[in-house]
Amino acid sequence: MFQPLDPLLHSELRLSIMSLLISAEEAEFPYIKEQTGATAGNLSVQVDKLSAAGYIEVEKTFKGKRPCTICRITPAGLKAFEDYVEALKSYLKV
Amino acid sequence: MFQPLDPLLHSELRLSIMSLLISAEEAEFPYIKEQTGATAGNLSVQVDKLSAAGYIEVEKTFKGKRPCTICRITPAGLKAFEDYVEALKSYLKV
DNA sequence: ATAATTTGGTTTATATTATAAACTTATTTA
DNA sequence: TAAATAAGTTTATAATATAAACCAAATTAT
Repeated sequence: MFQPLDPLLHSELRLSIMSLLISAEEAEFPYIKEQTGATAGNLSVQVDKLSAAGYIEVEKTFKGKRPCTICRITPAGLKAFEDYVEALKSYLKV
Repeated sequence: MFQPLDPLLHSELRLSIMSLLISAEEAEFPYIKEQTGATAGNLSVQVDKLSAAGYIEVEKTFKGKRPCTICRITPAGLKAFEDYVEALKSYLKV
């Protein structure tokens, strides 16, 4: 009847992050923060969760002298997102 | 950028309930329980929340001698559901 | 007849999750 | 060189989901 919704993606902020990364293929932490309106703390936690699940990869580098955290979606993340969208349809179709 | 997701609807079980009621216009508690696979306790709590928000109406009646709880979606609930679906699109469109 | 089971739930306790506040370290700017 | 800003992380708290425990009435079994 209803397909289960991946709890990792069924979260407003994490879904926003994934959505951004699908469009952008690469995004810096401050950019994601600005686009989502999240606090840095919340964003940091959610980025960690997505990264721990292998849905995104996080590269810690430098931009000049300042630290710079770059996020990218992984193939597993893309697949999970697509599956999530499919699952959602089982709830939305009338 | 991203439209906020009504937290009342952004819940797997509550979304299932709403989805069922949109298709059915009326459903009994045990039927919803069976269709969603939820425990009675969980379902009872979530039905209360939807009812408190005015998204569904709950009629407590009898079927023969046994109690019977009937749920129906309200116009406000239908509107909220439609808004939720609209909001979701801002995350899903690539 | 009465004990056990089932039905149809509700209440309450617990586990999980989301979120922000507080903190850290380094870098600019005043 | 002191204050402010940038870029995060860690930790504490608030909110939420979920199931376990419970209750009352009806049905079935002994």
